[in-house]
Amino acid sequence: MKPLSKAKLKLVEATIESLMEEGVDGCSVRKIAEKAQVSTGLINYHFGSIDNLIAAAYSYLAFTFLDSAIEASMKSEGDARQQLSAFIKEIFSGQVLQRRVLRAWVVFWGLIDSSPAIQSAQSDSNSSFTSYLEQLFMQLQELKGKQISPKMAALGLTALIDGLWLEMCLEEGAIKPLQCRKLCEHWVDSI
Amino acid sequence: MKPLSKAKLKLVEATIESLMEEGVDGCSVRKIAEKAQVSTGLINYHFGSIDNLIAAAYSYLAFTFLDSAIEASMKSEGDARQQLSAFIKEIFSGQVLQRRVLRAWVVFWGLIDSSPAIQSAQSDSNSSFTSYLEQLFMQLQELKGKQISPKMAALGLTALIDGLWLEMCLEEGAIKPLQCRKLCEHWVDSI
DNA sequence: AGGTAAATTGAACGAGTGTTCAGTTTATAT
DNA sequence: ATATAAACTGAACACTCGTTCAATTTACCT
Repeated sequence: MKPLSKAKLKLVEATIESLMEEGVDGCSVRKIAEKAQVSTGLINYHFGSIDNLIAAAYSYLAFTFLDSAIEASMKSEGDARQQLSAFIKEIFSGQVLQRRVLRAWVVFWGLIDSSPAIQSAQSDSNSSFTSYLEQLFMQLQELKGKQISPKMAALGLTALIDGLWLEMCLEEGAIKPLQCRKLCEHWVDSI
Repeated sequence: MKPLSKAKLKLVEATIESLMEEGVDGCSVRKIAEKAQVSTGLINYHFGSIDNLIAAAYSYLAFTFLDSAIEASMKSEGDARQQLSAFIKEIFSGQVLQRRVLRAWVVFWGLIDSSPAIQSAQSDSNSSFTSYLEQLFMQLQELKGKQISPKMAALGLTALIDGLWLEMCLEEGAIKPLQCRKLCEHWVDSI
């Protein structure tokens, strides 16, 4: 993730806000420029097109969330099992668990066919997520013996996290963060 | 799900095709009308607005997929465990596992804030899905004893299925259908 | 201070959007 | 066959979109 210039960062942050508030409707040079308090021409100047701006916003956001979860996990200083718990706890801590975040993600997914940059960003962030979990599962299985490979365990947990997040964002009240954590902990304990 | 008239069904099917092919870009009266081989005015005539047409398309599609999975499950004639396996097998059978299906779903999710009809359709189909699974988990737990409630087990499996489907659609080759089935079977066996 | 490059503005442009609606065609009932 | 209702057409409309670009402003270097 290379650092963004101040001007670019301003546009990226405005984009994230616009997408989180209005989803697809927020995907508009006029709305983004207004939020950034700049003129619409700057989007093309700095990013070449609105699609590239959105891809940049995606990369920035995805890695921001992942970094904070990994950081929480590493801070726990316990063994792999405790690090997994800390990771899960951070993921379901409330920042991500809002429909506003899903709104932005829906835009990103909608552009995945037409934007190689978004497809790349998705691949990169997803594999970082899964690789980190796989590493923790490997350490876990050194202690416990094997039922499922660390890679599959990581893929399963990633999917479970994504699915639960989707469930929570699509339907408020369907399931609570604590329940999500319990289900994820159950997954980890079942390996 | 009330039956659609022939004319409405034609538009609904054209909508599904348009959204599956082009995602958000296929969300266009002109493109849908062309696929249905009718004039654009018919969308407003029959459905009042394009949003209502899309909501109708969503209901139709969601219940079509769910019905086929439930049907396969019921056909298996085995006990609850076997029915769960048949359900999982049908879900990961290939019909749903295409990016084209995700493309349509991304449009539906994108409209969830602004279309009460889509929010309802999502709630209804999701709770039908989860309720059916919950019922199977209840029968399963009569035989096996309880670790996690049937409702939570169903929610977890629903989330796992959704997450795996998302993974497969977003990134071809990341995970195979057979692996998805294994992970789901692992979930079921871990309850 | 002066010159140049970079950043920025905002209006114009062509393209596309969903909705509206008068006119036409088709279906239905008698 | 006739009358009426329903279904359908397709053009027009007002609006929004992202991109382009000449002009202006700001930043940077000497």
